Amino acid sequence: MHDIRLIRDNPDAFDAAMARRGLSGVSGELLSLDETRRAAILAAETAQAEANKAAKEVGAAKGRGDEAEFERLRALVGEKKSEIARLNDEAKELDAKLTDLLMGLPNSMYDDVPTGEDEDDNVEINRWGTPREMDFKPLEHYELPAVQSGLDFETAAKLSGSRFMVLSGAVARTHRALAQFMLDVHTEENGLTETWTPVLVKEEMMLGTGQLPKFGEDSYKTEDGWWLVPTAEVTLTNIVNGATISEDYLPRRYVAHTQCFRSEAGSAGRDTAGMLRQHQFEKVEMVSITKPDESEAEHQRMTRCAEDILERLGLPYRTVVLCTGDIGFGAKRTHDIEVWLPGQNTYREISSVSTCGDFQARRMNARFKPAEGGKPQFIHSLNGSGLAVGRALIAILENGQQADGSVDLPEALHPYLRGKTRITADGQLA
RNA sequence: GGAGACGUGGCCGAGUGGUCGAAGGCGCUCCCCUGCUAAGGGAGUAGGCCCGGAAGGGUCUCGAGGGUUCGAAUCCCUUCGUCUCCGCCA
Repeated sequence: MHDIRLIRDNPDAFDAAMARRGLSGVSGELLSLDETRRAAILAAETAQAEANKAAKEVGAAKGRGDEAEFERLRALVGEKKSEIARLNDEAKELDAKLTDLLMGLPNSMYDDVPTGEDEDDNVEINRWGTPREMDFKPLEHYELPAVQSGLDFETAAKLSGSRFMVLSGAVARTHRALAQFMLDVHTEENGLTETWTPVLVKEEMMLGTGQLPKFGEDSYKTEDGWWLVPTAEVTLTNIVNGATISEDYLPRRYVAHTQCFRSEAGSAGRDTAGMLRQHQFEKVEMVSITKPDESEAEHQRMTRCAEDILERLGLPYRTVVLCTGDIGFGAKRTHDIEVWLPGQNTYREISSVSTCGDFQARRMNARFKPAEGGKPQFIHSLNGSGLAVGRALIAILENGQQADGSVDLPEALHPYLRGKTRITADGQLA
């Protein structure tokens, strides 16, 4: 959420920032609403002050036995009451209206975010590894002989419908091993704190991280009013919701392995084959809470944490900075890491690492108290996949595929498979 | 699910209708005194919003929301959370 006072002080800069998001002349409506809102607050508070003053004098009048004055003041306060209620409602309504408007506006982006229309305009900043030469036509993951018995979309469709999967045997085991591996690297080597969180959250939390109010269609809501998290970013970031934390508690670095749920409302027909895009999937998610002056370094650090996983798995990837047309609602800058998928002969997103500045902090009212004293300030928040587990599975399957239909698994994973190194063409760990 | 208790400032804890944004203690900051296996004295010490150039002022907040009242931390209702006992359960 944006600070209305900053908009007030510099509407041109704000409009320019929103223009990069494809929105024009936003400040006008905000500022006129803000003006009437402040006038309403002033009126309500003035009336309240008068009533408070009289109410205080009531006691004094009674004390000195001045019945006439006592009755006069009593009546005065009584009269003020409805006026105050009306003015208060007015002020509250205007305030809520302004907040609603602000909550619906995307974050401003850093100046270095490249201008562009869509993913074609993203800018590559890093590339690692060389796709393996294969002297046969690489298959997509769901076509591999090795997964035919362990990746079952028919049963999943019976149980739940399309965009669900049932994993079994070697595939399920490898999927689990991947998540364990990622968690271990992040906790033992990258200094993140392992965290286990709910996947059902209150609406307030979805507002805090920015999934709501605009993108309710993308997530699922239970009849009890809970939302199923589309990513553990929601729970991990909202750990500091409403909190004022001491500076020496920062930075906080969390990692969690959770189920994620997405309706994929806007992606009908896209990636329907295989397990690339599912309603329910697993992700190892990283979240950092930092002081404002540390979030830039943290963005680089977090990106490296995600890249590190791919390098340890020997998976070729490239890292891009999302352009203005492709970046998400809450981000000031986003790095997408795309892993090489030989079956598709292209790089596909496997991680998205975003820095949000104080955008989420304002929505959550998450602050820290500076060690040297002074007013609490908003924290900065960052989030990134480290990595999407299902997509990592796809990547190791496709990159490890052999001419005979088997799959060689990355060395880093072997300890998590009790020494097994490959999936045979008939779907057995060996 | 049933019964009961409780939710006050960074922490502990007092406070059952006005003089309470809130005693006292702890912690922290500053000052003074003293002088060395330390202690004593004093002052200060929540946040949001609004007005203001500032100084300062106003307003709201005692889990949250509503109500009663001229006036609510205190009374009533709803709700959330915590704890204890019982039940159930992975």
